[in-house]
Amino acid sequence: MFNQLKGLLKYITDFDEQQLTEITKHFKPKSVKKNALLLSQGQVCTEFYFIEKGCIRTYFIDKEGNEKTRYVMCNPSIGTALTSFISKKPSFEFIEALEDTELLVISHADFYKLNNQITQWKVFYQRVLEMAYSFQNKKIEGLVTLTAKQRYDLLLKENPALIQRLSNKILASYLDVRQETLSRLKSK
Amino acid sequence: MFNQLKGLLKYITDFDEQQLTEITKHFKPKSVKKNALLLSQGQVCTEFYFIEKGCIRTYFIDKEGNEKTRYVMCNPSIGTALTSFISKKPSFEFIEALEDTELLVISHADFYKLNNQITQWKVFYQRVLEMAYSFQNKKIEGLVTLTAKQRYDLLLKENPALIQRLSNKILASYLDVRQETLSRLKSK
DNA sequence: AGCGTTTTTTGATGTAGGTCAATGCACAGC
DNA sequence: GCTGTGCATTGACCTACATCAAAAAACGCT
Repeated sequence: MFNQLKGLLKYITDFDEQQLTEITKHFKPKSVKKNALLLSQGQVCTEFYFIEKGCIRTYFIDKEGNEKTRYVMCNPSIGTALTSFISKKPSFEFIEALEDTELLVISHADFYKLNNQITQWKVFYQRVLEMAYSFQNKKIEGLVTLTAKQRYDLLLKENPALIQRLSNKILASYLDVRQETLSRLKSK
Repeated sequence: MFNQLKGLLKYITDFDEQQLTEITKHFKPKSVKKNALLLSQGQVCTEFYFIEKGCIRTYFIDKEGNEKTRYVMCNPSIGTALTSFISKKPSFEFIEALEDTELLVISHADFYKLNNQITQWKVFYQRVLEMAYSFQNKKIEGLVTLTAKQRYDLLLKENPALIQRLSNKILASYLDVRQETLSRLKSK
């Protein structure tokens, strides 16, 4: 049951089998239907997710009412609304299932408990933060240097599966263009 | 000599006096003149900085030859070209002194050595990563939800000193507008 | 299968901010 | 103090993308 998760953990940091068993003990299964919210704006994010099957996103809604997708996680991967999870403050972001999704969940409390129980877990968390940082950095680079078309083409090159998997509406909000514009970009 | 640095470290993570002494031992002073580069694109970033006096920035140059400023650090603060520092890969970013600047420098090797020597250092590094992540996140939010004017007004509200301290050229590249546009925004 | 809702596409129009160009200004070097 | 080089300002024009609107297609529910 925890094999996928163990594989991903091992890929990120070299835990031994005993550590993996200890760690995965804290993960509980959870199922969510498509469009269900795992977190609403204003709630404190107290869960960290492994996506076994399916797909979730984090997004927020700006003053004009437009959805802005920050991050999409498809199986197998890990993540959460990191800003709120880190700060324990109410989240600006929503977390939403984009498909019927099977998750493994570790609570904030357990996550930080592991920080003390397993030395390597600190390293794991460092890696998670480093990856999150690098991702954001690349996103900023794209936003300030590329046109909408170039951002689309880049994603098409680097993650074509994502374009297939997401609706135009979600994809547009992820690329930070309007869906009308994305529709036009695609037909070029 | 290390008092400012110790103060900042203590503010971020609660080290005791003995730990602070042990940590600051690894920091070496360094002076740079205005406009000098601490890191060029293509070099691996192997230093982490505390700014005692002065001001530095990280920036990159896009395909059109435009400078894009990612982050500005004024005394007292800490930072580096984090992506390269983390990955040990050649940096996409430059680090440049915006004024004559006094630094305290810890090497990448010593930085990671402290990870093993002082348990609390891992927590410190986590905090640094968390802060860096949150900062990037806020930057993205600004880029995708605010107009140029709104971004300028926000900075004026949250960090007016920075606007005074930076040239229009640097400020423009930090806000991701052309300097002509910034000039017009300021006169409104 | 059929109907309402949501998503996608297409067209016409608007606009924030970029681009190009010219002028004025400030300060670093001699 | 003068001079050159880069910085700031202003104006005219342009373009990528947003906005608004309406039709067409796809999806989900009973």
